[in-house]
Amino acid sequence: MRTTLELGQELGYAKLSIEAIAARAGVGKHTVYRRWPSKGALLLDSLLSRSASALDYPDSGDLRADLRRQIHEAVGLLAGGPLSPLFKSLVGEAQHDPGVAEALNERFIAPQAAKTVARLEAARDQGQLSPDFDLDLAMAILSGPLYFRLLITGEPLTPEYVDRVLDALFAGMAPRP
Amino acid sequence: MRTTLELGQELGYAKLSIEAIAARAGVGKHTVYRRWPSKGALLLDSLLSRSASALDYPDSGDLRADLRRQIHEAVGLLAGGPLSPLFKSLVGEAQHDPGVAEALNERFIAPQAAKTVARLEAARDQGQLSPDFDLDLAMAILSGPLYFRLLITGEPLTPEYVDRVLDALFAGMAPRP
DNA sequence: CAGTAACGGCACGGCACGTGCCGTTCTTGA
DNA sequence: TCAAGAACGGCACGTGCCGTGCCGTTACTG
Repeated sequence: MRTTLELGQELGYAKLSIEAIAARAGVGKHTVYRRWPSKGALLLDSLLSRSASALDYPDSGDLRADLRRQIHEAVGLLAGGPLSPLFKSLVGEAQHDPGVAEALNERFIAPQAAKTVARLEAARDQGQLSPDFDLDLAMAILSGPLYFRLLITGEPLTPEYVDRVLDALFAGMAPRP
Repeated sequence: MRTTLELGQELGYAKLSIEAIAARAGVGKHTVYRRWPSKGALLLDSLLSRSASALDYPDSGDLRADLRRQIHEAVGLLAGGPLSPLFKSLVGEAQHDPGVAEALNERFIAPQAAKTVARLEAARDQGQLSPDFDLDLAMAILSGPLYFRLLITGEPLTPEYVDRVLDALFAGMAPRP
């Protein structure tokens, strides 16, 4: 997995081959194929091994600050750092490999979304949000524009932009008097 | 281009090869490579040739109805119909092919976004929206969750969901008294 | 300590890539 | 009207990676 990330950063996902990974890692191809069914699955595991710990939500009592902090961290890791192109390519691979799509969803997207919703839920129970607000939709409105920038328009995903989306979201989320 | 869409629907993008397209079209490979630098570029042209006309905005005076109508149509074409998997794969390909990414942006995403913003602008000038509302951000909040569903979570992109996003957006967009 | 599973290394057939070279057909401009 | 040249369909080639066999060796397990 370490070699996968190294070679992936050097060559880009398109030119990355299992053959080359195995060769550089000093490993037979069988040993790779025994564990991972595809290049995408291998990359998913490799990326998760680097980012799993960094994506937990804090709960300081201040919802907005917590969202900001967590999203800034996630964006810095997956949209700013050297792993960003590989992460983008992984999402790309998921578009035509159903196995990768399911694994990516199950092991990264869904848990991350669930954490966000859980944090929103906690805030709602504390009266920081309108009781009738659709939390799933709020999560999508928060995540959607960020992935839209990252994957579609390619515009830079800056902390400032994250804040703009947060502002817009909270403009409609505040508890009603 | 017709053969590309046909074969693409039959085989899926991953198994689609320029070799097979040329063979079925009764055409030399040179003839394909002379026009398109890559499989992705060919698919982009092929898809645009089928969908370019269908994605214009109406202006009936009612912003919300116009947005609904246009987005429902776009979603039906790109997320519901038989071309949906190919469109998703094209966005996927853009993640590791900068040429495809740029062309996709320039020839589809950006014009479409510009149309949405222009329609919002017209509505704002008519007093249907708060004058200080950030129209680019509104466009992203509208598009983002839809692409998020389509490309990331894979949940079905239904007209009902489109309406939910529209509802949420308009809750924060209405002109202030 | 014996049996076995996993290993690194190598070779193989298969496929699509992108690019040459053929001889033919179509277009264009004098 | 016709000649020059561009574009064409067809074919073949070398290349790279795929995924899978088969070696003999090493490492674990009971």
